[in-house]
Amino acid sequence: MIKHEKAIETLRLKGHRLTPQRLIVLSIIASGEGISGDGHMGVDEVFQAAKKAYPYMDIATVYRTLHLFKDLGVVTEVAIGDRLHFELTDPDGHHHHMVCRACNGAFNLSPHYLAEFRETLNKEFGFEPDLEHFAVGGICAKCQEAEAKSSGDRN
Amino acid sequence: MIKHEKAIETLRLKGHRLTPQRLIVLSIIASGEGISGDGHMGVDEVFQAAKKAYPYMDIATVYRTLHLFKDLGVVTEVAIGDRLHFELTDPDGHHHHMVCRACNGAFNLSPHYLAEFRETLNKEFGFEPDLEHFAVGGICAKCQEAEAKSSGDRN
DNA sequence: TTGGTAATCGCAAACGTTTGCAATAACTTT
DNA sequence: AAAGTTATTGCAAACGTTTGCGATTACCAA
Repeated sequence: MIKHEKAIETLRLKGHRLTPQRLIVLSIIASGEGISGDGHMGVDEVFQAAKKAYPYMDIATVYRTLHLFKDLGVVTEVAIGDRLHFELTDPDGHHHHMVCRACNGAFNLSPHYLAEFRETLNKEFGFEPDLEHFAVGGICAKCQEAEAKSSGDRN
Repeated sequence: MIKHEKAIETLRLKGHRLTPQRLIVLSIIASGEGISGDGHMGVDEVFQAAKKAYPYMDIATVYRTLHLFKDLGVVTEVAIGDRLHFELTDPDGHHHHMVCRACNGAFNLSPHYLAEFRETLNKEFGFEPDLEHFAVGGICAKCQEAEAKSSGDRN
């Protein structure tokens, strides 16, 4: 798996140390598809996997490592609901956003979501896309629910 | 100050109770300009002001109230850095976003920022706007710093 | 190969925010 | 005006995340 050698090179070039913890986290992010199977992983998912490889791994180290990777552009942070998820940065630099018209929440959207766009958006987020230019307007699961409730329930 | 009677009406119409706590929070958001003087307030700012009006006020109540107001569209949540801020929702529904080209961070941007655009963006966020269509590309303070560091320092 | 030095770690405590729960109080009904 | 119902509150504990700190370890130079 030479997939993330570029990332390791980036670490070295910027003068950061190649610790086992960092390599573990990197390989987990690079290889792991996570529970969702969509290429991104939640912090705790990464943490649990990392502990298997190295039992002393600390959650703080996972956070620090992921943030370092993010600052270096090695991974991309994706907000899923209000939890942080991470994935290897798309080399082409593509990214888009979903913006909920009801709550103004903005979510990063990585490229492979665009492929299976509508279906995955629906399944994963309950997000029904409007499909515009760059920022994708729409309405998120929570707001759909709230809207249905406020028109159906009392008044 | 009849400024937020519309908001109170919204509460009643949706069947929510008009508690003193909610009225206090609402009036603080409506009247208060906060430390920044830009119309939005941090949660703790609201909390401190609310405790002055009603000493038993709890921080959890402030959060619940602000989220209720947000769900009702009465206030708008604005991410400043990674802290939550709130302001009365713009009646015209205008909102924009800043997206950092380095870290992909997305921030809601309320309308009055557009007025004093460049200057306020710079002062408040250190955000240097590129000015595009809807989503405003640019680079945020943290990333500017990181960029300067990585081209100047080691490597 | 060894030793020095600063980055990084694990731990624990703190942060900001959310949630469960029993007590309270706003609203409705009478 | 009083009682009943149920949303809302204050409190406390939990959550996910960040930070301070002393101990460790990756890296560089000798």
